[in-house]
Amino acid sequence: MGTVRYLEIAEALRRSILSGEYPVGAQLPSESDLAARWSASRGTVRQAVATLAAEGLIGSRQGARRIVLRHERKHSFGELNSFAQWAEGVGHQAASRFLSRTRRPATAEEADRLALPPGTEILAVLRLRLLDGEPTMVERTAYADWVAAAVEAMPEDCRSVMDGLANESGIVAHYGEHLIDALPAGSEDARLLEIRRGSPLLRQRHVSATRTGRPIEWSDDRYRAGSVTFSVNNSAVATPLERRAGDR
Amino acid sequence: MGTVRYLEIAEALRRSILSGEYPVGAQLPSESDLAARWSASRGTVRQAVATLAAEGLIGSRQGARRIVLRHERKHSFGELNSFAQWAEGVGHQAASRFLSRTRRPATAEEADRLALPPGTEILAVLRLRLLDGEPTMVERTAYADWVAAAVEAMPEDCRSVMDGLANESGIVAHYGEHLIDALPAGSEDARLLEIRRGSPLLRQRHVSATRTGRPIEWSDDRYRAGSVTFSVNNSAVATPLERRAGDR
DNA sequence: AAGTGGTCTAGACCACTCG
DNA sequence: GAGTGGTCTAGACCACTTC
Repeated sequence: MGTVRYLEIAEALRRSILSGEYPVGAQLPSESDLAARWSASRGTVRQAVATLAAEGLIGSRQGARRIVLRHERKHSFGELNSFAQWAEGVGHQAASRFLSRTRRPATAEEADRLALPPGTEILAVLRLRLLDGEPTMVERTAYADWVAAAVEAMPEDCRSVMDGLANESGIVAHYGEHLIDALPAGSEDARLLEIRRGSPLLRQRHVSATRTGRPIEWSDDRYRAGSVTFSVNNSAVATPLERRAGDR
Repeated sequence: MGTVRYLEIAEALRRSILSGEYPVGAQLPSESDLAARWSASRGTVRQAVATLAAEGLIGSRQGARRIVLRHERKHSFGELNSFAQWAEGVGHQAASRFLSRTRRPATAEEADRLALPPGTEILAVLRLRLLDGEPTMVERTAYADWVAAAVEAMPEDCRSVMDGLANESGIVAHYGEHLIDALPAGSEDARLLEIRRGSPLLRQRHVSATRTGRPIEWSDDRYRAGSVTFSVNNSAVATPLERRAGDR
């Protein structure tokens, strides 16, 4: 198989943790134990446990055994960048309607966020997202000129633009930046979401970029209060080695 | 000096990137270049660049040079867990008032979040936070029984409980989990923040835990809409969110 | 004092990108 | 095909925890 040793070890450890073999607070075997058990070098074992540490599953202190911190799985990268992927991940049914798709010159902020020359023509999309049939989110996205045609070609009821771009054009989001705040619903928001003007909305503005850092889209997503909660985990544990995602 | 080689290299690279020597999109020197330049092994160089990748500053693909993705610094761990540290980091003046500190049995949710037996006595704190003199956030925190005494001992105008715990008792937060959503202001919220009932609030609920995973506090923080924006970076290469803190 | 994780070295082979 | 990053090995020394 095209196995990568340290991912294999990490996956086995992850399963052991999730299965309850190592409950929260339990100590993991030492690095040398694991190395011997897997006939791997200590470096490879360290890369495996670093993967789990980066996921927030385990913690460590110099001189003491590694400890299980939690059991839950973290959201994958895709789930933060794609409404459809997120909805699937939490077991809900996502639907969406394009309300408008028009080309127009970028505003100053859009040009800035998309790293385009001011006034470049972008594709502006207004979209209503439904969760289990309920109007849940209004999405206003500016797609960079170089992906506009691909997005325009997508069907009316397209589930996930980002999935479509990946499959049709090989354009994969690799990096995201998100700004999260709250604001009162404007009149268009209120009409589409079937709520009163001034009702609380949770807003997530985000830019997605390719692995070379080229911005793909800049989006302003507004969720009805109570429909969605963002979850973020952070840790002061150094994340010594990076981890690969199962992207694409 | 007590320098750690890979952090030294990472810091130098970070400065080079931030200073503009490597603009966004530029290629970094190869690993062997860096290893030679620093008289370090390739492994050490890889640890250094992995640190920057985890911060979202640089990206990589097998076979090609590493590339600069962005320039901004991310929020440190402390800044996401401590209002005071965050305010300082963005150059604002934070103040706070304890409105009440009372001991009472934990609710079911509090006991669950704090991993305490149901009904354990916790310290419930109601606090108003000011940013540059403006009422900005209402904080309702449940401190675990084993830190309650230390928190009660803090002065009325204490700037940062987490800083205080670290300095006085050696209790350091090491891991955080955050739930972010929006909701309308209740009557107490409205009165304290000097806004109308039903106005949008940005809510951040979070639990902070020690490095062994022992929960310290469970908090419900409500920000006036418009006063605060949360920023999250994620990448398919590095861990979603996170960097090392300059934590003691 | 023994055990454990944190750091570092000096090699090696492979998969991938790029000119 | 040369260069580059991804993975892996087999050692080493140190700082820290634990007993």
